[in-house]
Amino acid sequence: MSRNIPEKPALEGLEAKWGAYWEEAGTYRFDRTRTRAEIFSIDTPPPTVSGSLHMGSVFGYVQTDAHARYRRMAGKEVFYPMGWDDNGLPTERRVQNYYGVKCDPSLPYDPDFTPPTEPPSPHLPISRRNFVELCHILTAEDEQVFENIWRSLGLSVDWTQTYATIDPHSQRTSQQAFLNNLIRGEAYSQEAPVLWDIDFQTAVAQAELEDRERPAAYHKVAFARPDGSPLYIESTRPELIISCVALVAHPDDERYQDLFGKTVTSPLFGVELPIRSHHLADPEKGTGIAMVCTFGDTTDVTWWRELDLPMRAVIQRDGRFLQTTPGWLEGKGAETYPQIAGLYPNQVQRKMIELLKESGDLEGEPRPITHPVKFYEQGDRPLEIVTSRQWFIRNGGRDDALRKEFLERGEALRWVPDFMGVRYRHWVEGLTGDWLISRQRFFGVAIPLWYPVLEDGSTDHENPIVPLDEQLPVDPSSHVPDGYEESQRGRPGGFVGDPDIMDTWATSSLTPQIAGHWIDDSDLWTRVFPMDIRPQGPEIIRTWLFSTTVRSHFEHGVLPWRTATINGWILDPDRKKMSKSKGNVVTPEDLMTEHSPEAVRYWACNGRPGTDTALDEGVIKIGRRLAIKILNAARFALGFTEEDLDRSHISEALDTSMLAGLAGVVAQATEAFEDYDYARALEITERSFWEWTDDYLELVKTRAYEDGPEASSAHASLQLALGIYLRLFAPFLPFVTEEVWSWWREGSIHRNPWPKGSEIGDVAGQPEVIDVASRVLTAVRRAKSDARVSMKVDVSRLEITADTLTIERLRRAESDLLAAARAIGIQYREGPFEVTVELATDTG
RNA sequence: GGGCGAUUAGCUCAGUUGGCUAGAGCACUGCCCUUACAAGGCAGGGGUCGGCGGUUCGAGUCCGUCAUCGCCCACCA
Repeated sequence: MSRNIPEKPALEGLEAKWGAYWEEAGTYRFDRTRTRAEIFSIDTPPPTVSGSLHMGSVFGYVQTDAHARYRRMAGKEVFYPMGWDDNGLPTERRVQNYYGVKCDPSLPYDPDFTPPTEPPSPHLPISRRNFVELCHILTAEDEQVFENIWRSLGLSVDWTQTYATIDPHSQRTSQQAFLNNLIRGEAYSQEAPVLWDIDFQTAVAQAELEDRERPAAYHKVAFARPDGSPLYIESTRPELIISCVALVAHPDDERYQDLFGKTVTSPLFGVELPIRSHHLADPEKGTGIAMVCTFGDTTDVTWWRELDLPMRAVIQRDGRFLQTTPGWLEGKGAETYPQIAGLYPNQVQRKMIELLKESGDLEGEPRPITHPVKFYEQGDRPLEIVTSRQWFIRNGGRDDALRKEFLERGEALRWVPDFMGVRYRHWVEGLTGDWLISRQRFFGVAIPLWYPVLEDGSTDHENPIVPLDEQLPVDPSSHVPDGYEESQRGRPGGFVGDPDIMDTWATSSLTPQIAGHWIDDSDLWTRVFPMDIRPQGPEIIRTWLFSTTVRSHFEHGVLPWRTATINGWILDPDRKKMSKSKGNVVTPEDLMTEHSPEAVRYWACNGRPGTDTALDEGVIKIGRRLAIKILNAARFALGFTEEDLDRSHISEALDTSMLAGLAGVVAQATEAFEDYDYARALEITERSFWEWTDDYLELVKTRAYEDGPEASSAHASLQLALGIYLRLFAPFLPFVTEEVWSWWREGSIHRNPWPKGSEIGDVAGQPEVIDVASRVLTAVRRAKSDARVSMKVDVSRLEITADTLTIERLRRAESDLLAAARAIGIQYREGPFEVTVELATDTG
């Protein structure tokens, strides 16, 4: 076989060359004829396609790809799909900002609509259908950009197995799973207070909350006791006095014992309110007695529910106070209300402070504090609590038996690293309610239901009309349920479609079912499910990982995967090194262009599983150097003969010693990979490889340039070792290893078997021989370095003091050692290890 | 306020079940254009393993505690 080894091998161009080859040859195409036992399936995280890809994503995806490549070489058929998470609010936000539009569902569809060339301000209102069309256009563009990056990085994804969470198949899967949940009673709708974002005007789930420290102030407000004397409460939200339904204090709080069961009257509005006791009231906060409002916070909801209090809601879905005077106000209160009608809460607060000062019910000045306030994680204003009808899926938050089942699922899952399982447990233990899946938004999977409209014009939410399976995916706002006609929409005796969509997690919790084609390809499904691994980030354990577990538990009664591999967090480099002032935000594309994709992969694979890692360009540079080193070392190893020499030619002690060590490296790297510790596998391989180039290649060089059986032993050993090193590196550096492989082997390295110690087998000698030879060589180099002379300078006298065993080992590699050291002979002496070197230049 | 993780050389990080003078790369210093590699190679200097206590013959490794950083969670009066 003729070898085509470039004179000056380089990394540039390898990615394009081999990316095209793999696509052409179908190297990573999934072979669905294989059985479940032969398959390794990966529940790939679908990245959110909203703008640009971050180094944090690169980190996790490359690590997963290293696993995939290892398993593929180790004999598994790898099911490695790729998805795009494109439905939901992130896309809506991006479309709004990118095109300068906003969705107004009341507008008619404009088939000739084209988005403005420059985003106008204020944003241009467009119909729901036009808006959704823009979402599809923009996500398609973003997905192409992402796919190009993944391909450049060399992810060994089967690009015929792709999905998007908004595509018809995902919608159908999502709707079918929801309907199954509904039929089994795992999904239900309820009119209840929910956390509400007044800008997006949608409900949000517990998993999407975050606390932000916000300035506020305690306002000491007087309520009137029956005898007219003041009872002070301290509140950060005096604007909610109007929606107060009770005051509450701790049952053991001595200050308020005589008031429990009595009533007080609210300032300004004169509403009579009961004083109740509840253990959640904190005697330490404020005056120890609190307003219960409908609703100021989630504790209010608890008090309202557990103390069976009335509802006096004033904040509407748009965040404004009611336009009309609420029915529970009369007299003075009703006269006061118009001053705050239609205002936002912060405006009402200012007005209330003014009014309370006038009436003398505000004691002293407001006392500034900062406190945590709940926000929707993508929102800009604090969440309010609004009562509305929403859909929920049970998750154990209101059912201890079910909660226990999910905790047990978490116990049964293998976590890499194991401490990540604690996050799951804490989340499930801390759930306070079921999973709210409905969203009052536009770009997402519709809730696939209609409701009967009764003769009195009201909607019957208790008896939803369910679509036929073959209707899915269904859009209730445009499709008509079986047995009805479009003309009956919204009419008494007719129907209405559920206007809401599902939260994006309600669909992405079904990624195994979507990628594995649960609803339309049971043959594929049984070959890939339950999946082997779920790789993902730590921050979405509470959302994606947990919700996937919930859906699989209900639908299939099993864990969706055996193992969850949780990657670490990328620390922001801006904080330390890269100067923001230069405005050079480093993207994956930049780093790949500058240092090569292999170098970026090397950096990612250097991060330990689950360990936070800084973005360090220094590490990337090392990766580049390693890749170039592989090219050059391979050129050397393969440069002596065109002949493929098998291991029967290997006879020299240095060679068999090197191979014995390599067999150990193979064993350790394999063990690390089986343990999902790709980083350790890389470290072990890399360290061994550098020793191989620094020491073995130098020791064997002179002999390799000669002729005869000793030279053949060197050539055969170099080929054998190189073939093994390349395959050990292949999961990390797929391009350069493929390139070198192609110089003298057939087929893709990535479809060749993972190396085994048996390839070296009985050729393995004593690993210590090369170790001691290397020690002596280092001592000789040090002597030359100290003498500030070239390594080519001859050694006139080389005396080695060592124990008997070491001397015996050195003798076996003596000729190689002499050649590498440029010495003519060695004098051995017994004793503690010492090397004495006299250089030819010493005597002049 | 609670939980999890981290803290090892100037920087980025390894250190398996506690065990011989604590490792790597970058940076730094010196030498070498040696026919695989000068966007390289060889060699060298550099660390009270965050602090304080404890267990042990022996602690970077185990226990307690404190500090700092990161992430997650927490009932906004």
